[in-house]
Amino acid sequence: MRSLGVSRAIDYIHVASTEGSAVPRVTIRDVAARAQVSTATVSRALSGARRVSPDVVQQVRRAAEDLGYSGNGIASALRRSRTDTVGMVVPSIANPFFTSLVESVEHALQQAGRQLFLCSSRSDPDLEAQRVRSLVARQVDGIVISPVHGTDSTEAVGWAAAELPLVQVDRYVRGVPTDWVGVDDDAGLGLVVEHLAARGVRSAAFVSSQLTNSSTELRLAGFRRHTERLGIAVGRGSVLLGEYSIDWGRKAAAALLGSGRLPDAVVCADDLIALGVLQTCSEAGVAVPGEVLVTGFDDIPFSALSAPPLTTVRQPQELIAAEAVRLLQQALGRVPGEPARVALPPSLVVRASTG
Amino acid sequence: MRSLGVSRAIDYIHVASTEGSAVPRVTIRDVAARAQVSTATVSRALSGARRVSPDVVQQVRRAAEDLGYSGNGIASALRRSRTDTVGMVVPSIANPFFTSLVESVEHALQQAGRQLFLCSSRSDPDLEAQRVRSLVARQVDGIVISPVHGTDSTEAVGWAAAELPLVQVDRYVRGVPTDWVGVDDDAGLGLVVEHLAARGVRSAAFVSSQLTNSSTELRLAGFRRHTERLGIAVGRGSVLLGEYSIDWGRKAAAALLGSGRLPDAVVCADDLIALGVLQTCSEAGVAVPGEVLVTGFDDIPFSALSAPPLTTVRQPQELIAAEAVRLLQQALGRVPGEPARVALPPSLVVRASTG
DNA sequence: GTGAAAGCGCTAACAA
DNA sequence: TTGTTAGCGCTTTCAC
Repeated sequence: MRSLGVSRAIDYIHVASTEGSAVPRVTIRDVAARAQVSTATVSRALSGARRVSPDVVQQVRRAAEDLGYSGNGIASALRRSRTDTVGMVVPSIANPFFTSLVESVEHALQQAGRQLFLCSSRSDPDLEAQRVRSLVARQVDGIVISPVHGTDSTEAVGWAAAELPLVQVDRYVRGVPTDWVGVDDDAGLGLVVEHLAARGVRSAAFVSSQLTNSSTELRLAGFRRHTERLGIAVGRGSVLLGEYSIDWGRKAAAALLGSGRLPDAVVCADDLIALGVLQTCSEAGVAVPGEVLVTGFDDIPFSALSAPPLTTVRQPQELIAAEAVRLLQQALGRVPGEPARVALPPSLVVRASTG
Repeated sequence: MRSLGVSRAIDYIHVASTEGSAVPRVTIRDVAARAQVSTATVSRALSGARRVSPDVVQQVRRAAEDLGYSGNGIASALRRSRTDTVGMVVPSIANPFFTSLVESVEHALQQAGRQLFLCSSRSDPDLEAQRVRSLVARQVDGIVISPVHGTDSTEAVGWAAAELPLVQVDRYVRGVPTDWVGVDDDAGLGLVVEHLAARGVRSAAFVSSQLTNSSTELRLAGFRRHTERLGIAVGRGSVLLGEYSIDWGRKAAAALLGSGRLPDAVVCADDLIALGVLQTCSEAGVAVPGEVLVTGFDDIPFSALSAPPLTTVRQPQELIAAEAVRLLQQALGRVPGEPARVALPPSLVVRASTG
């Protein structure tokens, strides 16, 4: 070996010149030439189709290894007209609920030998439509989507569903007959409200996002139905609609505190909002659960860490993900039947924020 | 219109039979035929190459619209040998730090007209290698990776870097001369330790993950260097290494509390660990910051919401992401120069956990 | 400014 | 079991 300095310099130049797309990649023809067989045989040997003799498989494997052949998935996809890839579009990847949904979906897909192409729509229907178009153009085999908006997302979802198998998760748009998997929102609010009633709550407020998507609508409807059923008062101005964020939770809580008439409980449509509410209460010196009870929805990991820890509704995301992937695979198979609508049962996680 | 029932049934069957890959997609030839031009002209008209007369562009656009043409990105990618897609591999998408890094990278890429293909390696070098191979096979134009392991990830990263432009973010592997962008870990620990010293801290413990990656190593080194420099004692058994998780933070705190010799401060290598430490302290009735000060690293959104809110080091993720994308674009351009190593300065966010 | 034709790298018929 | 051949849908010379 030369002196260290020179040697490293040479190494470096070598690596550098290998970068970029300047160097043509090794193709199946190179492998075929080296293994002295046809490209078809290489393809078969490498893809594991059994109609190749063991010797030849060995030969081909060696040749591929020697050459550092890694295949061209694009060419393969074009020829087979499938990408073994599923696209997923969620409103936000900053929201831990969607994060774990994504992780679960990715996991389920992996076991089915597929990859996930993840997009965030950033809660913007236009961006969402763009993402969906892009996924379709990229020939993903199917799409899993949690649509941003109950009506503004309809066009994109409908169009995509006509192009390829599509499953909606968590939220859904109306008027497009696709599969859907999510949680039973009404049941979730039933659990919360019953729990609060048992704690002696006589009045409650509801903090949620604008009624722009199905989950939000269903949760508000559930809140109204169950509070009425159990005789819990919901005063005027006690339903506050903003967005799914910590910040909105803070603002809404400030509004409630400022109004002077604090209800016995504040029911939040998701954990982020609830965490914001808790924070504002804490800053304002309002004791939780002493003066007011607070509940969330989703059971994100951080809801166990707040002060006080948050009582919330746990969504079975793993089940939701598994079911979504199952439905997608089924749709990828053949003739679709009736669209499935699967509402999975939630469970209540009681923590200190309700005493 | 027929009776509602029948009509809807027919609609439904229609939609159903459109699903799946049964119906052949409309191709550029269909558009060409309808617009009465050649496929070449359609391609040029739609891609916006100016060498097409306005009339023809109109014609083609109309035809494409009428037919619902959406192009085949796979075929295009094969022909152009570029996908306008960048792959990103992170150890976890459940960790909010990576989540916001991903969001920032996606945002920066979008502005550059590229899409992000996101993979999680789940902190598993084997899975990581698999993801990297898969991305290369899919012909992404470049890769942004935060490698799981300082040495176990070297092979995959080195191989990929030889195939295409690659930028490491946050963490890096040794021995592979690629671009890297991250935070200045030593400076971050300097900020923390100086702050603690100013608060009168005389002894400290450090809770981190195993020393399997660069960040972890650099943070521990920084902790040792700055505590020594400022005369803060680090007792035997005061450096606890596990993993980046809330759960490990809880266990480590329990160990520290159980040992009977609680230091003045517990410095954590990330916010998740710190949140776990806070939780255990709270459960054990140990006052923070009364009896012990606690600090984190990353400034994830939830670090402001814990009890007490967490003093931590803010990473400039947006800058990191922007710089990573800039470097990648540069590498995609042409001849790479020396690999860049960009350590961006962190800042200290002081909250109640340090008084 | 537009068309004809040649592939990108791979796989699936079809032959042998 | 293996090779030959014909494209997948698109873009891009190269002519005109």
